[in-house]
Amino acid sequence: MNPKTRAAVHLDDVSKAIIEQLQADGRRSYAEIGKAVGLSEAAVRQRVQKLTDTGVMQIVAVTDPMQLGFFRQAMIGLRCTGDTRLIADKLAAMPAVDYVVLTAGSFDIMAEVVCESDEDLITLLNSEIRSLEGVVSTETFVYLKLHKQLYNWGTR
Amino acid sequence: MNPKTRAAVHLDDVSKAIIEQLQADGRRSYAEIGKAVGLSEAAVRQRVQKLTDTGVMQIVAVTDPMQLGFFRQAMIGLRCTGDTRLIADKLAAMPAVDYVVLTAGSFDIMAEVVCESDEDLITLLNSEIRSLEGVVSTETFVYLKLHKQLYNWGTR
DNA sequence: AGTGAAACGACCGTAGA
DNA sequence: TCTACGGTCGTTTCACT
Repeated sequence: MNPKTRAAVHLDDVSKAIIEQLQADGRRSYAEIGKAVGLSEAAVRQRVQKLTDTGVMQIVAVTDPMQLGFFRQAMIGLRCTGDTRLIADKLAAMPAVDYVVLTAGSFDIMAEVVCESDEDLITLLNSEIRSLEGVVSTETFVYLKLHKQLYNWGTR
Repeated sequence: MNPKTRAAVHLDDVSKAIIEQLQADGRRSYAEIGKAVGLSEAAVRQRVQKLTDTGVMQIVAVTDPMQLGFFRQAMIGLRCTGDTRLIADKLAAMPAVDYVVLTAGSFDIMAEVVCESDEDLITLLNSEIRSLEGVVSTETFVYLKLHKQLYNWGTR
């Protein structure tokens, strides 16, 4: 809650191993994980519960945009005036925008968008994003190939 | 397999509803999902099986870098010469790099990195990324605040 | 934090519409 | 592709360490 929460949660090797198991398959049974990491089923469940309750980990379905007909993805860099948080809020409210981050550098905001077609992307850029109050200029980086995408931490 | 696989998988409302359930909680039981979407437990199981087998959806654990002590994230834009795929491969092999995409625009590659500290980021940039053969220049966008992050599709 | 045991519920294979 | 059903295995609760 507090933005000054700067302490990393300590994870022992067993918890890391549990997370690895669930990164491979989020539906793997606690009993099976227990066998793999050398813990009873109940102990695994308690650890998973704690990890999810504290927000360290969550088990979710992730879907592939390509397979669902969203063939055009792009990263958009925005240069802005005024409060970037207000602009970021408006971007985040757009369904085609799946990722928004405030940055330091020659862009103030970077946003990833997912569209069904090039036309959709053009419309999104012109009618929605570039027309936002406070957006000075944008630069678009159309995705040619997604090379690596990880949801994985803690195992390294 | 074929890069020309451009057909979107058709999902009916029931499958979309199932995915929504699993996006909320990847461990929700098939029986419970069945109640919510009006299908038998076995039918839900079959649909989930098919969705995961075909790669439309996967159920995985995702973890929070911040909570695990990776306080510094950044997007790095790279301008390159030569085959960008070779460079992307080398970036993808780095543990600190969690996202690599080949782009069209003023950057040829964009990579997201996750570090424990500013020093780690500096080292990564200088000793690993900027020294890669074929990397002409880089631009770093340090993350100030992650505003929105979705793994969600199909529900919109 | 961990184990173990018993009751309960989920999951899986198979059969049939 | 769905439902129905029975066997098996996973999950839950609780008492205990």
